[in-house]
Amino acid sequence: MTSSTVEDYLKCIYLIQTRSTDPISTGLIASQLKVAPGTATAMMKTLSESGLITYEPYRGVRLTQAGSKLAAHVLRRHRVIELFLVEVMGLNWSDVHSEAELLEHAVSELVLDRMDEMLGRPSVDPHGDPIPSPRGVLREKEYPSLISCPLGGLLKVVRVTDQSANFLRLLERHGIMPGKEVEIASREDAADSVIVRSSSGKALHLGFRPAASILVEPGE
Amino acid sequence: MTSSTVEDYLKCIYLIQTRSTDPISTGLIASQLKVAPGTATAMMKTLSESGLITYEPYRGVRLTQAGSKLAAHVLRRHRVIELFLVEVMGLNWSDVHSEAELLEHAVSELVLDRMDEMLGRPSVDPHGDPIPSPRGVLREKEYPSLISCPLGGLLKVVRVTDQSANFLRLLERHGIMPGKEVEIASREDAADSVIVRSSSGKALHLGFRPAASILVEPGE
DNA sequence: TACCAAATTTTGACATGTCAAAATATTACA
DNA sequence: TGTAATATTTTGACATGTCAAAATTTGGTA
Repeated sequence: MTSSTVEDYLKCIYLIQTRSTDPISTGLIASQLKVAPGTATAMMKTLSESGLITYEPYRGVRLTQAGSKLAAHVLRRHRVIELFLVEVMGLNWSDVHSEAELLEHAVSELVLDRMDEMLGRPSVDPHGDPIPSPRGVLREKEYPSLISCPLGGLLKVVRVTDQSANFLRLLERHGIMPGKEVEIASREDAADSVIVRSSSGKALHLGFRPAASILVEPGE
Repeated sequence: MTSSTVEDYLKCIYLIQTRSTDPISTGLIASQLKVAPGTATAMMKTLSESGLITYEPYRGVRLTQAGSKLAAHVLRRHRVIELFLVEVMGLNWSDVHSEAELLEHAVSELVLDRMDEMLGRPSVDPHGDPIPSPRGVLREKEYPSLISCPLGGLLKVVRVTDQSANFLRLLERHGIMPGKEVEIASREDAADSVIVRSSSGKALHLGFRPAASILVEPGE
């Protein structure tokens, strides 16, 4: 019914919508999906005619109920698959994003539910990203990042939002993954610099951009 | 590189080529894949230009080395996935063919090898179909079927070539699956009829067509 | 050997998704 | 408020895969 291309556009819009309620520009969608601007505009018309988004030319788009539900299901598939690949199949967390990108369009409801069952109906994926419920409801918890959290004391890593393989491999080498504890050794706004110490003792120097993608729970 | 459509055509030709060495007509391919005859012809030109088949108009097609290798890899993916779905995920053997039909185009080499490893480098899928090696070599063993095997004595089911879900469910209800033993209670050519008794004691009446799809190893 | 039926190929059309480049709208700023 | 820079949409083209229906080839048979 809905092509994998349509699913990709919906998922993209959904993810952007998660972080702000403003209408989303076609240019942003185009750059995220790495297609030409005109391509995104054309697809917006298609999605709009299918009732999956509302689209006001030059103003932007917004998912409808139907579009939102569909997108949530795609995202659910993606994240359950990621966790399955790590937990059941033993893949590295840095590899599973791109694998899931392919599989999310090919896995049936039956197989997905079986994965979900084998995983014990999990609520987060290997990166700490929340998994939408089977009904299509996503609960995003608000966490501070390494550039917004209070200094001093232990922090528990709960989520890493930058999914690029190289970055994840770097973090893993330093023992920085959801569930692990870290401490901020120094943070300097002017220098765009955060130095993190993981429980392995190693210090890791990060710029603000990557540091902002590491979400933590301040120690209790 | 090669689209999932191309993969489907190659796999189809490969499977037909497994059972005879004659050139394969475009009409047969079209009917197998449920596309219009002209569609198959168009694709034969494409495949031919890509060097995956040799194509003589009105005479038929044949896989090249390259095409054969590619097709074997697709079939390998299909059969490893089927076994994974049954052995690791607990799906019913009657459901996995259609699931694998989708997944075979989306599973990476990395994931496939991991499946293969988890399954202990298996040589046959849940239906007893042989799995091509990672190098793309397929070893088909010759087995008699319920309409060609000798009468009398126990027979071990080794393979079921009809993959339709309803038929497989029927067999399962009667305890007829690879590894199980059966006995031919009667076979009547004129009536197109075979009556099989499984170890559960139940008798199953089959026509010649379905009976021919059940391959057995005569008891030693 | 000529013709007919069946199979195959060709033709013209369409659907989906994509791009580059031209046209148009929006926004910011001078 | 007018204009320039930027973003968006439109246009025309292309690639892949598909169909229905017309044209062609093949092979058997009279």
